[in-house]
Amino acid sequence: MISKDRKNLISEVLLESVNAKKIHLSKGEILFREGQTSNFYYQVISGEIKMNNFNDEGKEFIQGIFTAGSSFGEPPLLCDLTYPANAEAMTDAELYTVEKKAFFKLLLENPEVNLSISQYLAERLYYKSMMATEISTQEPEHRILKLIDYLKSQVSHSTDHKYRVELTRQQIADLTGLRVETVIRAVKSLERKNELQIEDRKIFR
Amino acid sequence: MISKDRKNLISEVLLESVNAKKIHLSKGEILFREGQTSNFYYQVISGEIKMNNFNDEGKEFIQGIFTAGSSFGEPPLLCDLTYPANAEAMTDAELYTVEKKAFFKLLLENPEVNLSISQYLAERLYYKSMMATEISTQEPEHRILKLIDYLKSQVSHSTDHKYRVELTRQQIADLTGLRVETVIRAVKSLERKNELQIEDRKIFR
DNA sequence: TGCTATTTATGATTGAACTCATAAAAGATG
DNA sequence: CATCTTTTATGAGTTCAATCATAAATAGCA
Repeated sequence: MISKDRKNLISEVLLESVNAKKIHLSKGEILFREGQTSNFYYQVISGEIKMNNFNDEGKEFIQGIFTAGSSFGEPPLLCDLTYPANAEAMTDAELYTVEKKAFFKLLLENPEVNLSISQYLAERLYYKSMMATEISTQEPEHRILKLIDYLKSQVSHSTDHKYRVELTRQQIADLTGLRVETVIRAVKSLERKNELQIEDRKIFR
Repeated sequence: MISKDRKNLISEVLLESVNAKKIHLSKGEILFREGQTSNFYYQVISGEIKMNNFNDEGKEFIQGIFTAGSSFGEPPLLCDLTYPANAEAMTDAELYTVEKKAFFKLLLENPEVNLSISQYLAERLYYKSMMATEISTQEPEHRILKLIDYLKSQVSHSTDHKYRVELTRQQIADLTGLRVETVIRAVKSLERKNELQIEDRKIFR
């Protein structure tokens, strides 16, 4: 999932009330790594956090990019598993952190927060279902268009305006399981087919 | 996600109390299709339901297989989106169905149920994160082993017993985004490397 | 305003999984 | 138990994205 900036998943008031701490991450800093145990709820105040994996040959796969208002890394917290991916600050960032115990208490005492979390998990599941299908069955151009359309739908539900893709070709590659060169070539081909526009190297659709 | 039989996600008592209806599906029957709007919560009583997609060339991708006690298709219900995949009965099956409104009411009035749903969604997200990484970055043999190890971990947390894989080569292919022939060849190669055993055509690990 | 790093670009080659074809073995069914 | 279907198996050929190499354009920064 690539989150748009959103209304805080859990309100600041509520977070403060359970003694949430603010932490700062510098660009490039790793918050946690794949395999570690999970003890905190994290919610982004500012900046961008990406969750990613690397395969044996060092190829990156981006699970998601999380921005202001969004949380990440809850699945292992909720299920008592280890992290399935790393979390890295793509920019300087500020986060709220809540201890596991306090987080569960918060969920049980605030049904509407619990529901928001469920809905947010459902959104991410929806995105992953989509990408899994694409990656496993569709060709590069299709995958890229689907990703872009998803990103566009995140920003607005209307389809008639021009959406500017803020990802680099490399990031698109790491989100779709392709290689940079393939993305570059596919994007050019899609431009020729009038499926998207390239202006000033930026992709529009 | 390939669910093991589990404790009912929502208890029968609670389901009955919100006027859940039982329905029966025959093998091969389609409960809903990709793109349809979502109006019900479904929980399996008996049988097996798979959620899948087909690409333009007809290649199948299995999102998950759901058995007794598990629910499926909640993400679009929670997020007000259309179904990202089809649901088909792999065997004759019985399901509970709960109307959307009643389901939300149930969640808000029963914090522990709400938490269970969150945890269950988190589990599935975890599975999908894993498979997404595998499919996009790893080679066939690695993908297959990861899937098998996941299945095994679902059944038991100990690693020292022999686990029998109840999936056909075709199903493994549809879950990992590979082709049957590739799975057959990879499985044989893995047997030669002693990573798994084949007995009576069944895979053990 | 240089200098370095990143991003985009493009051609040539390769290799691994897909495709296609064919068949044996096992399972299901009347 | 004979027949039909499904599953597993295997070889040969093809294809398309990955790989490798190289470079231009832009952005970031001191």
